[in-house]
Amino acid sequence: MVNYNDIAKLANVSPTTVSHVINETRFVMPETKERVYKAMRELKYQPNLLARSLATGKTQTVGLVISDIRNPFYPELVQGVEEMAVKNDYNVFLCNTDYDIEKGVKSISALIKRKIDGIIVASSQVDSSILKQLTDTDVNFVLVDWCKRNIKVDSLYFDYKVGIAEAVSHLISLGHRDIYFIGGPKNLKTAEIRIRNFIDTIESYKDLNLNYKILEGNHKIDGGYETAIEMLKNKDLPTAVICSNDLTAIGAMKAFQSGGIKIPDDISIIGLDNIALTEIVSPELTTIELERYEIGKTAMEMLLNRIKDEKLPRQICTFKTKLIVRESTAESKKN
Amino acid sequence: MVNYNDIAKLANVSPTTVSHVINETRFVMPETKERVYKAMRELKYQPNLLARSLATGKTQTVGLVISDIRNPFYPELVQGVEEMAVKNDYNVFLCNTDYDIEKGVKSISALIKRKIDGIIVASSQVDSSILKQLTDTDVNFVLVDWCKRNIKVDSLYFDYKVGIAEAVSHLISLGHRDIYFIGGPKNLKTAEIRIRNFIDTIESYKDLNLNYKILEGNHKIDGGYETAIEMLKNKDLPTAVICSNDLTAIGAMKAFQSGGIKIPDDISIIGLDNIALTEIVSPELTTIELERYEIGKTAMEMLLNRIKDEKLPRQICTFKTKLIVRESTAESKKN
DNA sequence: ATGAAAGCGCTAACAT
DNA sequence: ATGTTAGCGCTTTCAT
Repeated sequence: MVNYNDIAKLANVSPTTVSHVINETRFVMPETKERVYKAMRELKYQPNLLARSLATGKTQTVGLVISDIRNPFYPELVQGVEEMAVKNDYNVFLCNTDYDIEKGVKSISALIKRKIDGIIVASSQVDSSILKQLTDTDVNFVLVDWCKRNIKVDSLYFDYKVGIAEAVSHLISLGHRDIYFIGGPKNLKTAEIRIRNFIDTIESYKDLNLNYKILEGNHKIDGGYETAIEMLKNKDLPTAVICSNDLTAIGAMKAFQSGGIKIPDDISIIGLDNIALTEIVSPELTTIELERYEIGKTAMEMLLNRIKDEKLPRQICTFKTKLIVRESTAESKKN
Repeated sequence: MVNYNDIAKLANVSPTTVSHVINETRFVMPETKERVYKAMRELKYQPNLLARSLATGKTQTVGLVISDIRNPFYPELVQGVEEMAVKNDYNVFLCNTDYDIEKGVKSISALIKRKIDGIIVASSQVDSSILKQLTDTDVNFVLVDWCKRNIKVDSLYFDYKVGIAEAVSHLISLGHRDIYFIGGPKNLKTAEIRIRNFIDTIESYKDLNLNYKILEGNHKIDGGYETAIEMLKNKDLPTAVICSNDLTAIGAMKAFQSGGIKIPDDISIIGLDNIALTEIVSPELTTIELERYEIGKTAMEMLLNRIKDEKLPRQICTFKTKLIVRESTAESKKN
């Protein structure tokens, strides 16, 4: 492995000078500079970032903790983080928790030992043990779509409220008065929030006397499917259903269709996430958009700011969500 | 930052001993060991993997180069790599090339400077410049689904031939004699191979006098859609279409359906990749399965073997592909 | 305008 | 059974 000494000898300078020309960190005579460059070229020098990191205490590396890259929620977020990172000469360690807090703790601990400059936690399974681990080690970090807002850490949120309010208002304007909501898994904070927001919105229309119900799903297709089958069995059909995520909505849609129910003629359906799938199913799904690429990009930016200045006041960023009307919603027949 | 010296002082031993108890690399008296452990606990010691790496020349880190995590081909592969890596105490740097060779070269160069122990290249845009870069630096690497088989590097392939042959044979047994193939982007080697395999298979049935044609797609939904629209316009409709990937097939399906063509009654369609989507569209898509999770996992294993023993003879691993029959194929009406 | 030398935290050959 | 010491490749203070 060729190092500063080799270059220095060949260029007839000291290692110090080599360092300075490489980092442009103090004046060096143009001629000496050229000699150094020439030597580097001849030796095909490749800097050793490990050594540099050990000396400077900076690794130009961040960790990104997610639950499961196969979950269609993540790829765009990851892309956003990675692009912004590379643009700033950072590289990113990707860590899957597999929805397992234990694994999350281990990953974070590995990242810390690697002396990464910061961590983006977007695993949505962040609980107090992970939070404690992060704050205990005073590593830089930002939390994505984590729900306890009262905590004093850098964080980014989706404001589900707006999108859900738009969805409900859209349905109401179409004449719907019976609106059910299929929620996500019980232990998922973001799912809890979505339900909360739905209920709050519905209740704000108390003069309309809306009929609503919260049903259980699991944020996967099968969950939506089964819940809808159950509704069919019980003949308990509203005129519209809002789902906690798109997969649930797609599962429900399949179930209804298999039961001979026409969408949107007989029942309107709205999803949440706006994953690519929503434009592929038929009818195309009306859904609430989350800017996942944007939140990833911004999370990385936020982390960079934090790294640059640890004294920065705590940063918060909220992402509006908005309704995308497609084909799965229509006038209520009940009118 | 607490280091070996701090621990050593507190435990009344030398830093060497600290190192040896941490790495279990020579005998240390149980009592001294205990003193060291105690000191570590008291100081909340976190090893610095950077320093260790600099000293040992090993980073327990690998790089994974892909084109675009939003491409549904990748998430499962990435998952496979990551899981196997973590299981072996490695962490992985994820790098997107964004289908840009230039970017690929830069990423690889960054990885090398970080002294990663190896690289998995699965960007399918591997060209000679990248290959040269890899071999020039004698970094450990494996190539995933790269097509030039005559080259002497560790590599993993999908054997598209088998799956495509199954697809053709399936169609023939259903009475189809007019079979078109919608290919992928021109510059993509794996797309080229798929076309080649299709033609070879078709030609092997020369006694049947099959009618076939190769049309152009781009491996995205819109490409399949437009090609199919074109076919509709020209009234040039075969009884069956095989597509170079699932997205193309789904696009084509949409186009046909919008033109009043029933699938599979009027035309049979087969995709390739078996992405999750194929089970969601209706009719569910008959497709050729690629074990993407498996290839990712095995790629990491292969790389680990290479890292363990650089003298190992070159490794190759081929993954069978196989037809999954669903709802988008049926008897040809022409009979 | 350039160099010498100490140090980042760890490993490992060599002593004792 | 444990310690001394010289690196790993780089940065950076202090000299000159």
